[in-house]
Amino acid sequence: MPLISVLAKMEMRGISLDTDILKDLSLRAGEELEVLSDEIYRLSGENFNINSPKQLGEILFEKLKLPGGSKTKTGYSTSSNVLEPLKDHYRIVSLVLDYREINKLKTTYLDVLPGLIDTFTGKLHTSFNQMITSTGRLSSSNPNLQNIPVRTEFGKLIRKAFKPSSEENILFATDYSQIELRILAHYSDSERLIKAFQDGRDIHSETARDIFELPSDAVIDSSMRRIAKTVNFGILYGISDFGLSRNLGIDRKEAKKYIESYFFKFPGVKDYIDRVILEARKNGYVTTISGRKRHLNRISDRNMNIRKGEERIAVNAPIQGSAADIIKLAMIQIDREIDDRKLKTGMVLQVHDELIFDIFPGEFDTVCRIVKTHMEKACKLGVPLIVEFKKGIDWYHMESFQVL
DNA sequence: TCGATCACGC
DNA sequence: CTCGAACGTGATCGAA
Repeated sequence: MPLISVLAKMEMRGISLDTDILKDLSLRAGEELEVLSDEIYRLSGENFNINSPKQLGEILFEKLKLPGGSKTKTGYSTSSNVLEPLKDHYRIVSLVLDYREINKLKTTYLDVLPGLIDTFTGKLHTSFNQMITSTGRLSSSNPNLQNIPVRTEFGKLIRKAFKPSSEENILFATDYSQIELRILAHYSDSERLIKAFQDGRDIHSETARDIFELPSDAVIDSSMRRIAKTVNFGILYGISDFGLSRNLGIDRKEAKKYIESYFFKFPGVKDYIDRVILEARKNGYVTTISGRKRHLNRISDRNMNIRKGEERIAVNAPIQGSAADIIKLAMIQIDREIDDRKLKTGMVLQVHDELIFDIFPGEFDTVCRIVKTHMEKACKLGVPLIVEFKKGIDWYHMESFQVL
C-alpha cells in the first residue's frame, strides 16, 4: 500500500538533462539581461540594483514619480500585480518585467540545474517529500521539479533539456482533466456541474453561459471564458468578491454579481461551502475522500481575517487533498502493475495532477493502457475521471494523443 | 541567519 | 470596516 517505495524508485531513477541546451539558453539570457539593464539604467538616469525591490521602488515611484503609491511596511510594492497595469504606459516598467522574467529563469533553472546532476548516474534526482504539505500533496525539492516553467515561451524552452533516458525511449505525460472541479462536482452534487462533466463539455465555457445567463448554444468568446475560468478557480480557493475583483481587474460590485449569479446557478456548490465550514466548526477539522484530516483550530477565531482564512482552507483542503489522494492511489497501482509485468518503463515525475514516464521501446501501448486504467479508476466519483495524454522526444515537444 | 519580497508551478 | 485567493520551493536583498 505505501507510496514511499514508489517515490524512492522515482528519485533513484532520476531524469536525463541535456546541459548543452541549458548552457545555450543561459548565454542568451545573459545577453538579453545586459540589454535590458542598460536600457533600464538609461531611462532611470542612474545605475542601481534592479534585483532590489527597495531600490527599484524608489527609482520608479520617487525619482520617476510613477503612479501607484506605497503598499508594504517596508516601502513600495513592485510586484507584478502592481507593475503589470503600468507596463503599457511606461516602457521602463515593461523592461523591468522582462528583466525579472529572464533573470528568474536564469538564476533558478538555467544556471542551477546543470550543477545538480549526479556524478555517478549522470541524471537529475529530485526529492519527493510526503510529510511537508498540509493538504496531502507531495512537494519536490533539490531541485524542485514541480515548478519547471511552462507559461512563457522562453521559459518553456527549458523543457527541451528534459529528455527520456535514451534516444529510443519516449517521454509520456498524463494529466487529470479538471480533477479539482470534478471533485467539487462530486462533493457538491451540483446537477449542472455533474451534467456538464458527464457530457464532456468545456467546463469554463459552461460556467460562462451560466453566469452570463446565455442560452446553451451561445458562442462563448475568450474574454467571457477567461472570467468564468477565474470564477471557477476562485470557488476552489474559497472565493471573495475582493479576491475575484483583484484577479479580474474589475470593481468589487461587479465581482460580487458574478459570484452571486454563480451561486444562483450552482446552489449545490453554495451548500457544499456552507456545509464544509460548519463541519470544520463542529469537528475542528475537515477530511479528504480517503479520510485525511486538516485541522482548523482557529475556524471560530474572533479575528475575522483569521476566521475567513480558515474558512477558505476548509473549502479548499478537501478538494486539493482529495485530488492528491487519488493520484497517489493511481501511482501505487501503476507501479505495481509495471512491476508485475516486469516492464522497464518507469515513472519519473509527479506534478500534482500529472504523471511523467520514461517509456522503453515496445512498451508504449501497454503502458498507455495501464496508466489510463489506473488513473481513471483510482476512485469512483459522481462524475467520470478523465485523463489526457501527451508524448514526445523531450518535455517541450509534447503532442496530445488519444488512448482508446 | 532569517524575514520579506518576488516569481515559478498546480 | 478589518484583509484578501489554496498548496508548494527557491533566489535575492538587507537588516539583525
